[in-house]
Amino acid sequence: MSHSGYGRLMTTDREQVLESAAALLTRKATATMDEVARAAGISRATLHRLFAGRDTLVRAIEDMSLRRFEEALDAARLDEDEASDALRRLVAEAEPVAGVLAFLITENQLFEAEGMNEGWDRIDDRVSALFRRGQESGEFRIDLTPAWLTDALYGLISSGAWSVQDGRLAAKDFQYMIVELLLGGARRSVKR
Amino acid sequence: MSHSGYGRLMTTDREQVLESAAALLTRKATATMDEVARAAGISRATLHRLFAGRDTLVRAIEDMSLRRFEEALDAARLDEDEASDALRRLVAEAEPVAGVLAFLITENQLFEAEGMNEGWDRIDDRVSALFRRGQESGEFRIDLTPAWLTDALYGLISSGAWSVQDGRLAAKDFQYMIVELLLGGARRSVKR
DNA sequence: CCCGAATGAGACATAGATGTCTCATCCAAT
DNA sequence: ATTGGATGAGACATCTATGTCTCATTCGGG
Repeated sequence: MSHSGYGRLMTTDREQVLESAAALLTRKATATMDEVARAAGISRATLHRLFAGRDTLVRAIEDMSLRRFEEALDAARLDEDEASDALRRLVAEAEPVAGVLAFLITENQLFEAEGMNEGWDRIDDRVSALFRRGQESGEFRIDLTPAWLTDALYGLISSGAWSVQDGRLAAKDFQYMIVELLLGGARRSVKR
Repeated sequence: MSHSGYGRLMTTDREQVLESAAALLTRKATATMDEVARAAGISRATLHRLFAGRDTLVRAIEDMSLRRFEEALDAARLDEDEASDALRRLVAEAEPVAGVLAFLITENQLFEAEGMNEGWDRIDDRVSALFRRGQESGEFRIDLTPAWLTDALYGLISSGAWSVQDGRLAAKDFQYMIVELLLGGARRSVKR
C-alpha cells in the first residue's frame, strides 16, 4: 500500500502539486507541463501519472479551488452575527485558499467547462447574499451593488495572494489589509 | 501609401488588434494565434504581418499597456489637489486602459522580459507616492501601507475591467465604484 | 536484508501550433 | 477603367509540447 508518509487522505501529494501548479500557472499560464512538474518538485512522468493531461490538471485545480473556497464559505458561517464580522471570518478562511483562488478567478477559460459555472454561480450567490444582508441591515452602503462588492472582494483576494507570494505582504496581515480596505476604505474617516 | 481610412498615426490598426488580443488573452491565455486573429477580425496572415510571432505580440501588448497607463498617470496630474481627487482622476483616466491593464497585471510572465520591470517599477513608484502623499497630508489612514493600496488599486481596476467586459458593470460607473470602494469602503460611515 | 511499489530519466511517435509562402481578390486612389 | 497595395485563404514544412512507453534506481515496509 505504501503510505508515502504523512497524512490525511493520501490526496496530500495531489493537493500539494495542484497548489504549486496553480501558483505557477497564475503567473505564467503558458507554462509547460515540464515546468509545472519541476515547480512541484516531481518529474514529468509522475505528473502525468497524477493527472492524465493538461486539461485534467487545470480541471483538477478548478475543482479543488471551488471545493476549498466553498468549505471556507461554510466555515465562515456567513449568516451569523453582523455582516462585517462574517466578512472578516470569510477573508480569514479564504487566506489559505487565496493562491488557488486567484488562479480560478483569472483563468476564466471556464466558459467552456460547462459543469463549472454551476458551482461558481452558487458561490457568487452566497457571497453577494452576504453583502445584500449587510445592506438590508444598514451596515453597508447601498450605492455599491452586491455584485460589484463581490467582484471587488475577488479582486482584493487575488491582489492579496500575489502580494503575499511576492513577499510584499505578510500572510498574517492578509485578512486585516483586505477587510479594512473593503469595509473602511483608505480615507481617514472623521469619526470611526 | 494606402491610408486605410481614418486616422491618427496609422497605428490605429495595430492598437485595435492589441486591445482585442489583450481582452482575449486575459480570459484565455492559451488562445491560439488563429483565435487571436479571428477575435481581432483579421486573418492569421495579417496578424503575422503586424506581429512577427506570439512573443512579439505579447511584448507589444505589454509595451502598449505600460505606455498608455503611464499616459494616464500623466493626465491625472497626481501631484495636484488633494490626493483623493488625484486618485479619482487616475481611475477615470485608467478606465479606457483597464482591459489591457488587467492583462498586464495578471500575466506576470514579465519576470523574463528584463527591460519590462523597469517601466513597471516606475509606475509603481508614482502610484504609491500618491498614496503616501495622501497619508502624509492626513487624508488617508496610515495602517494600510502604500504598497498594499497600490496592489489593491490594481486588483480593483482588474475586477472593474472584467465586470465591464462581462456586462455586470456599466463603463460609466467604473470610476465611481472603484474610487468609492477604495476611498470610503463598503461600511456605511456614521458621518460623511 | 529483501521485496515491491513508486519515482525519475529518457526515448519515441504524434498532434497541434507556428511561421513562411503563394495566389486570388478586394479596395482605394488615380 | 486601371493600377498598386493590402488582405484573406490556404498549402506547406517545421517545431515544440504532449502523451505513452520502457528501464534503472530509489525508497519504505516487512
